[in-house]
Formats: sequence, structure tokens, C-alpha cells
Amino acid sequence: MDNQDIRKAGLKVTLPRIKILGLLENNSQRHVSAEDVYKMLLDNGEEIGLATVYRVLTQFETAGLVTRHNFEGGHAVFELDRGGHHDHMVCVVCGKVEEFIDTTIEKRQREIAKEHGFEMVDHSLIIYGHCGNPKCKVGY
Amino acid sequence: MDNQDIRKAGLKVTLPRIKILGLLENNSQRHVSAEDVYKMLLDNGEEIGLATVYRVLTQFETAGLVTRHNFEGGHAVFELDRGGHHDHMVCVVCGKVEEFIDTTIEKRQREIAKEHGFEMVDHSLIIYGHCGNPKCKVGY
DNA sequence: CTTGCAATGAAAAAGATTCTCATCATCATT
DNA sequence: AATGATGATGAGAATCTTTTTCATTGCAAG
Repeated sequence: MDNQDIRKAGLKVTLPRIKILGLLENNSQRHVSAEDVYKMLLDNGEEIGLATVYRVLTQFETAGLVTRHNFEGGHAVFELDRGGHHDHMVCVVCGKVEEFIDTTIEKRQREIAKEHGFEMVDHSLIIYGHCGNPKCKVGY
Repeated sequence: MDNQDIRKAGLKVTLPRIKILGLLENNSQRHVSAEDVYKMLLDNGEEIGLATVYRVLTQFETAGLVTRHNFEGGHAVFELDRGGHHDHMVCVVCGKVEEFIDTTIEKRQREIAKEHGFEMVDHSLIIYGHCGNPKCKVGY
């Protein structure tokens, strides 16, 4: 995942795109909003506009470099697409996101889509719950 | 599902709430945005404010009368909660929504959550694809 | 190097949702 | 049925997220 990926997507290799891709690669939390990306880059002393962040993230999504998720919260979050598809588990208290993949579910989904006459092109499975952290348990 | 449900939710039985609940019950498309509800009620000659629609839908959600979904599209859609949980299949071309339920997937989800130390409280499974309509097929 | 065309940033605009506040309606109590 | 406390409403302002506009800048092909 480097600048060649940007070029292969038919996009010019510009500083903003390099910075955004770099941040997505190296940031500790894999799921970030456009606003997150913008602020982090500003904090790193980069000069960038919020509109550019939105534009580039959308272009990366179209190019298949990142995936956009519509979790709860009123804003989209983006994640670098590292090849392997996976689903998400979100803690309703602290917001922690864990990833998982289950072949049983994946297979059933394709079968169900076919049963309904759908040709599946994508899917989104999000499990909401209380994560292992005691502070996030019910009745804390 | 009637006015008693509104009262049981600890809410006063007011005209806007009756109208919104009635619309959710009788409307042909089960998944509607706040804007949809607002416009439909206006078209029916009702006097109602958009802020009230948002407020009431959120209250109904809290009360467990309706469910809010974050499909793609930048706005939430609401659906009357008719007791039975189900998942969704959305056509990426025409937007048609079909509902389904699969016990295999439901069971696996609970197991997976537990394996990750999560206590599942909710989940969202959306399959995106091309529906049976020839116009929605790939390459049309 | 030059030059076309894509990319950028700032600000405005658009869209979705929430908040404020003065007025009004519900409903438990008279 | 009248009253009054309290919650609900509608209009518009405000907020938040995302997109668009447009003048300027920078990549990259020749």
C-alpha cells in the first residue's frame, strides 16, 4: 500500500493524498471519520483543507483503497482496505471497534441473497454490545 | 399498536404522535426517513413541524416502538417495530428493501460476540445487491 | 521547461438533525 | 366540566456533516 496505489487508481500523486493514505496506514485506531483525519493531520503540522479530506476519502473509496462504514453517530467512518473482508463489533459504551470474520455467516449471506433473487455485491454486519472492559458492563 | 402504546411509553397522546404512528402503520413502504414522514403528513393535509417529526421518531425509538437504521444515503430511516427482529437486503439500484431472518446467522452472532468478550445488545446486518428486477441487474 | 488539466483550499451552500422559546394541549385533579 | 401544572408543539435559529464553487496551484506528459 503506497503511492503506486494512488497512481493505479488513476489519481495524481499529491501531498494531501500521500498524507491521508499514510495516516490511514499508521494510525492506531483503524476507523476514523473525515473530521478525525483532518484534525490529526493539522495536529501533525500538515496544511490541508477539510473539503480535500472528504474528496480524497471518497476517491479512495471509489478506488477500493478504503471502505466507508455507516455506524451509529451521524457521521461516516473510513478504514484502510487491507484486502481481507471482515465485519465489526462495536462497544455501545466506549466505542471500541473489534473486527471479525466468520465463514458460516459469510456463506449463509450469499445463500440468503440468492434465495431472495438478489445478487449480493456487499454487506454490512455490525454487532453492538458491551465490551470486556468492566467500565462498559451493564449496571456499572 | 395503537394510542395505548404511546401512553405506555410515558408520552402524552397528542395529535402529531397519533398521526406519525398511524402513518408508520399504514404506509406502503415500511422504511421511511423523517423527511418522508413529514412530507407525507403535509400531503395528507396535516399540520405538523419537521422538528416534531424528528423528536417523536426519536422518542418512539427510545420507547422501542420504532427502529432506526443507518443505511447508506446520509440520512436515517425508521421502521415500525412489529415485534419480530429481522435483517435487511437493500437493492443498490432501486433502493428496494426486503426483510429476512436467519436463525443460523442469529445464533452465530451471539456466539461470536461471546467469543470476543462482548455482551451483544443489538446488531445490524444489511446485504447490498442487485434485486430481481431486470432493470436493476448488472450491465443493464 | 512548458503547459494542460487535475487537484487544492477557503468559503459558501446544501442537507440532516437538534435546540430554543413562546405558545398551546393534555390530563390528573378539582 | 373547569383548572392548572407540565409536557408538547411549531417556527426558526443553530449545529453538524458533507458537497459544491471557484480562483489558484501543482503534477506530469511531452
